[in-house]
Amino acid sequence: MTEEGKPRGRYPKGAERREQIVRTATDVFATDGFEGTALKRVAELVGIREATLFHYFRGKQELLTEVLTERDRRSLEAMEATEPGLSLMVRSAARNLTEPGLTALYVVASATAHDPEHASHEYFRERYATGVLALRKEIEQQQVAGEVRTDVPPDVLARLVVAISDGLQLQWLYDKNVDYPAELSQFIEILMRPSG
Amino acid sequence: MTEEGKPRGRYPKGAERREQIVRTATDVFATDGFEGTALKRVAELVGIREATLFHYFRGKQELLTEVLTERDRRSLEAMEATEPGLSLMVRSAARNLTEPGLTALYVVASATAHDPEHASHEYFRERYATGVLALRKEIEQQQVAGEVRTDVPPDVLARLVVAISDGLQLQWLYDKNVDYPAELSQFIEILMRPSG
DNA sequence: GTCTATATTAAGATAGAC
DNA sequence: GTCTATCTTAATATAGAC
Repeated sequence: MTEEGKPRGRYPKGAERREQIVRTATDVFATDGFEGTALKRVAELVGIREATLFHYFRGKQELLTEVLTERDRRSLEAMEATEPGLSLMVRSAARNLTEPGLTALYVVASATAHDPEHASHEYFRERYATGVLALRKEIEQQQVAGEVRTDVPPDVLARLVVAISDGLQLQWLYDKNVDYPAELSQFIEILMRPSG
Repeated sequence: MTEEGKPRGRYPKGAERREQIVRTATDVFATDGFEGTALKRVAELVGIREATLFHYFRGKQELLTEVLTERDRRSLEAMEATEPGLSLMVRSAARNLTEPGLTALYVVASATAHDPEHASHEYFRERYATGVLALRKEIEQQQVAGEVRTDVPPDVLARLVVAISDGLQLQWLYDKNVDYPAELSQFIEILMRPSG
């Protein structure tokens, strides 16, 4: 029907704008929360109009997903890529305590995005699926090596580790005295050890 | 300006209205979610004006808190009051699977209410504090009786149980194949047992 | 240098909070 | 009813492909 030109992809300028918006949004979301953030303010801080921001992101939730994805990417980058997943979780926990705003953002988003209609639903579903799978494989190896108890299936242990991390994060939001990285570590180091 | 009558407490009719509103709101929240619920619809189903509803509850969040509180109360009633807290958590988990709407409502509320300004904040802060304390005492006794491992402090074990419950609930929302009561039970029955 | 996708904006519709 | 925030539309300016 209509003449469709070939897409050329993003111009360098546009790619940089995107990053700029995500970086700024990360700070504002972390400070003011999701609800508390007006995209107009984000646009102003970037130095563009609101409509320009909407050219890059279809909506607030899509921008949020981008913010969370970028955070994941940079977290993995900052830590050794070869580091085992279990110790990485403890280190991520420690890092989370230094970013209370972003941690709260993550907790709220992971809960609200349970609705399949939510823009971030796929992001979290996929994140849990791959995260648990990776941990399961690592735990399986450690079970074979005799470093982890074998009376609980590896996939159950993997889900428990993830559950404890999420659950303790939530408790920490209500009581900052909860030592969330230390208690997660205790589960991994003591409770997962073989009995003998 | 306005004539102020002396407070006479609630009339029986008012008390019933309140219960009626909470019961109806529970169903609508469970079906349509918090955001998706229009208080106007709740009022219509009860057969009152929206303004009348606002006479009983200052806002949507206050009504939500009431819904969650009532659910807690009835859960405790339905189960044996003398039942130990740990097995009660497993039974509550099983019950949650039969009420996915309310469970999702709880998960989202517990996350969003981390903000001290949120109307339900006090409810959840208190709920976690007393819940963990009660579990800690029970676990302490079981440690003395040699039924629970003693190489992890009782308060840490208590927080872990609560964290696992919350965390698995969240994973279950994303993947209904997760057997959340069974895995919670495995933690309590196997991982908390003494090594010998 | 022309062509057209991409970047940007002004103006406004819509919906919700107060 | 007023205000504010999200999102749309339509139109212009700019940048890269050929």
